[in-house]
Amino acid sequence: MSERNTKQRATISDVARLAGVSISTVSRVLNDTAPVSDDVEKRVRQAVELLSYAPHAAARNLAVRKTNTVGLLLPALSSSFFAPMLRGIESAIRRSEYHLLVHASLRSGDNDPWQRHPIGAHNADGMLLFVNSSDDEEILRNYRRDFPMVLLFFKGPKGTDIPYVSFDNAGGIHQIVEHLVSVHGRRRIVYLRGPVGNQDSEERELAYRLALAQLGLPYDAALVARGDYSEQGGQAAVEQLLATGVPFDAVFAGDDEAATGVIAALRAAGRSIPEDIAVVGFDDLTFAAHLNPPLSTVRAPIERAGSLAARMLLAILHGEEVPSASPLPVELVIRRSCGCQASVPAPAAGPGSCR
Amino acid sequence: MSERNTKQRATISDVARLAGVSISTVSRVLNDTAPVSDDVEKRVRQAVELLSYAPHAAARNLAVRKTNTVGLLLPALSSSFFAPMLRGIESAIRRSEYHLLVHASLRSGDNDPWQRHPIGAHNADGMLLFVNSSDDEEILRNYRRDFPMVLLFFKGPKGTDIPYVSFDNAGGIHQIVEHLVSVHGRRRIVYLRGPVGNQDSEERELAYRLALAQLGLPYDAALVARGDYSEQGGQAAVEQLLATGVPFDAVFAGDDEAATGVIAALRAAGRSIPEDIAVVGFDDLTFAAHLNPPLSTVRAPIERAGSLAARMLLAILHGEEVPSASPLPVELVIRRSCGCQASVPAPAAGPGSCR
DNA sequence: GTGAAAGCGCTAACAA
DNA sequence: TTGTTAGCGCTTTCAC
Repeated sequence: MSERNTKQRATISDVARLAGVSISTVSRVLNDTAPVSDDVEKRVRQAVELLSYAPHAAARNLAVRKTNTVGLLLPALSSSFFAPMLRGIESAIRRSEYHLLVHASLRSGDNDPWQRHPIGAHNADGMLLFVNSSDDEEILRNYRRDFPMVLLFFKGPKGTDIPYVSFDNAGGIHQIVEHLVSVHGRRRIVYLRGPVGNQDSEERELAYRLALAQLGLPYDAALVARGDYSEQGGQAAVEQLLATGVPFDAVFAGDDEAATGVIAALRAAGRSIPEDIAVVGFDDLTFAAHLNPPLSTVRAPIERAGSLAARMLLAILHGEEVPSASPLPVELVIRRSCGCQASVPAPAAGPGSCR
Repeated sequence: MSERNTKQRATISDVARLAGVSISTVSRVLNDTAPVSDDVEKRVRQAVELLSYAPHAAARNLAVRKTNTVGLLLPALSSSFFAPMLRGIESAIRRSEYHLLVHASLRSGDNDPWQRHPIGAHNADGMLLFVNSSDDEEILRNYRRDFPMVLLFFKGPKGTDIPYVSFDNAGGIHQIVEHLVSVHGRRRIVYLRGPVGNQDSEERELAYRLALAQLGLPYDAALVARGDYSEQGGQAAVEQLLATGVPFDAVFAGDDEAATGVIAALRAAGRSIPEDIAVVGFDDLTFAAHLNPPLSTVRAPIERAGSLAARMLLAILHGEEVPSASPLPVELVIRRSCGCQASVPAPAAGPGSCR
C-alpha cells in the first residue's frame, strides 16, 4: 500500500525553526527584500528545500493586499474563437508574476454571491472582460472603485473610459464586400448577424451597410439575418432565408463558425458554392482553410488581441496609464468560397484581385 | 471628466460599524453559520448592500484554510482538443463553490518558484493535471501530501493510484482499423503518432499493432510515423513518408488535427483521398465533419471526460474516495475519408458497414 | 443571540 | 544583519 505522508504543509515558522532564524529572516531571503548573511541564507534555503516549503498564497496576498492574479470573464471557454484569444492572454500573463483566474459565465442573475461576483477585487487585482453587455452595473461598480479592467471587443458603458481592444471591422468588411461585388458581381449579399448585444456584430452590420452604400447598392432589410456566431445559428438562418424565398447571391457571415453552418445549409438545399451563392466569413479561424470550399474570409488577429489586452492590463497593474488600443488591422484572405479559383490562399490580396 | 470614487473596498468591519453590530455577527449572517435575530440580519444585509461589500477571498481563505479554487494545469489553452475539455471542466466547476485557476505550462525547468509551482497547495485545494509526463517529481510530492488531484488522459507515476480519466482507445482503434481493412481492403496502414511521452498516443499505437495482428496483417515499423497531434506535424510526417517511398494505402492519424495535415500533404502530392490513400483520425473534433473529404474518425467524448474529471476532483474535495473512471467509450464515425460514400455522417456504424 | 479575542501564514515597519 | 511585533480581513471558539 502506498504510504501517504499526511503531514501538514510546512509554514514559514517551520522553516524558521529548522534554520534557526526568525520568520522575518526567512521572508527576507525568500523575497530578497533585505540583505541577509550568506550563512543564514544558505541555512534557510536548505530548510526550504528539506521541507519543500512553498509560501501560502492566501496569507501572502492578505499581507501585501494583492492577489497576484488577474481574472478573465467570458461567456464560454470552448469555441474556436476563444482558443486563440486564450492563448494570447495566457502567454502574456505567464511571463508576468500573475496567475490567471478564469470564469466562464453563461448564465447570470444568480443570487449566490460567489456566482454574482465570480471575479472581482476579492480575488483578483484586475480583470479582462468579454461579456455581452448587460453586465454594465457590475462594470460600473468596478470602474468607480478604480478596479483595473480591460475590455475585450466592446466599449464599456457610456461615461466610462475603460480601455479595450478591438478589430478594424469596418476596414475588413469594406474590403470583403467590395470584393464580392467588384470581382464577383454579387449584388444581393445577405449579412448574417452575431448574437444580439454583440458590439462586434453591430459594427460589422454598420460597416456592411456603409460598404453597400459606397458601392451604390441598395440596402434591403430582408437580407439581414440573425445568427449567433454558431454553426447551428448560421444553418438555421439560411434555411429560413431559403424558405422565405428572398433572392440572394452571396452571404457574408458575421463569423467563420456561422459560415460553416451557412455552407452546410446551402449545400443541403442543393445550391452550389460559390457558383450559385458565394459565402464569406470573418475571423479566419483555424478550420476556415479546410472547409469545402475553402473559406474566403477576413483574418482577425485574435491571439494578438488577447495578448495585447493582457499586456494592457498588466501595464495598468504596474501603475501605467493605458489608453484603448487602436483597432487591430484585419486582412482579407481570399480562398475559394467567394468564387476565386486560388488553390493556394493568397494573403493580403487586394479587393480587386483574385489570386 | 469621470469622477472616480477612489474609496477603499469595504471590509467586514465597515459593515459591522454601519449595521451597529460586531464583525462576528456580520460573519454569521453572511455565512449562515449561527442564528441571528431578524432585525439584526436585516440591518446587516442593508449595510452590505449599501457598501456593496464582498468578502475578501484571500482573508477568508486564510481563516478557513481553504482556497475555494481548483487548479488546471495543461500544456496549452488553445487547440481544438482542449476547447471541449475546458468546457466540460468549466461547466462542472461552475456548479460548485469552487473557482477555476488555469495555468498553461509550455516550458518547464524554470527556477522562479512561482513558475515552478504555478498551482499547488498554496493557491488551490486540488488540481486537474494534463501533462506530458516528466513532471513526475512534482506529482509525487503532491501525492505524498495527499493533495487532491485528478489526471487527464494519463496514469500517474508508478506506485501511485491517483485517479484519472481516459478514453477506450483500444476499442475505438480496433474498430477503425478493422473498418479500413475489412471494408476497404487496405493493408498498409500507417500510424501517425502523437507527441513523445503522450500516453494516449502510446496506447493508440499498441492498439493499432494489436488490431493488425488480429486481422492477420504484418506489422511494419516503417509505417509508424512520428507526429505531434498538430497539423504541421501531420503534414511533415506524410511528406517525409512520401519522400522515402514506403508504400502505404491508408493513414490512421493519432488525432484529427494531425489528420488535417495528412490530408493537406497528400493532396499537395497529388494523391487522391480516399481513392489512393484513405485517411482516418481520432477524436472527432468539431472541424472533422467539414474537412474535404469529411473525415472518418473515432469520436472521443472529450467534453464529457473533462466534466467527469472535474466532478471526480470535486468529490475528492468533498471527502469521498474516488477511483479512476473506467475508460470512456468512443464511437466510430464514418464519413468519407475512409472510402465510404455516406453523404451524411452515420454515427455508430459498425466496422463492417459503410453507411 | 451577540461580542471579544485568538488565530490563519505572511509581510513590513521598527528596534536592536 | 537580525528579531519582535503589529497588522492584512476573516472565521471561530468561548464567554456572556
